[in-house]
Amino acid sequence: MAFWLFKSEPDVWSWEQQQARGARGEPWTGVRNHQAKLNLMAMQVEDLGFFYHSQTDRAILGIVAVVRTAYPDPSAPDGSPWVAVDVVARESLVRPVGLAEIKADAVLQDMLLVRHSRLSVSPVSDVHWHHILERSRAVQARTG
DNA sequence: GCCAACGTTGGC
DNA sequence: GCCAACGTTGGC
Repeated sequence: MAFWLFKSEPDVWSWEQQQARGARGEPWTGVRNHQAKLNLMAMQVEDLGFFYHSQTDRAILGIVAVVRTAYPDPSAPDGSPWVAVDVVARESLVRPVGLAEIKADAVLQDMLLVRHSRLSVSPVSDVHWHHILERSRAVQARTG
């Protein structure tokens, strides 16, 4: 099983909306970048992904599961190369893990989220996945 | 709101 | 095939 990160502008499609879809899930449409498309095409059913809010929030809020592998993106013109997958909300993180926190963590420095900030769908290594989950379960960093 | 990074387009 | 111009994205 592989791990991924899905980036969404909260004004366009938010974690709250994704959760509200429940077990019906939602097509992940609108990807118009070839690298991100290759990532979508590599996904298998039951792969898991972080749900990340870009722009104002800049944090990982939850976990989604892939429930349908890549198929032609219904939001793209016929004959175009773009694909969608379907994802369902699995759970919210105990505590959101923010981009600033990720950037400050030596273990997470080489995440594509950090190194290639404009890539909207990216793979996440096992190490990074579990490290972020641990951070989300840990009490917020000491404030002194 | 600004700017840097990046991808795409189009002229040559 | 190169490269400048332009549009988009996303962090700050």
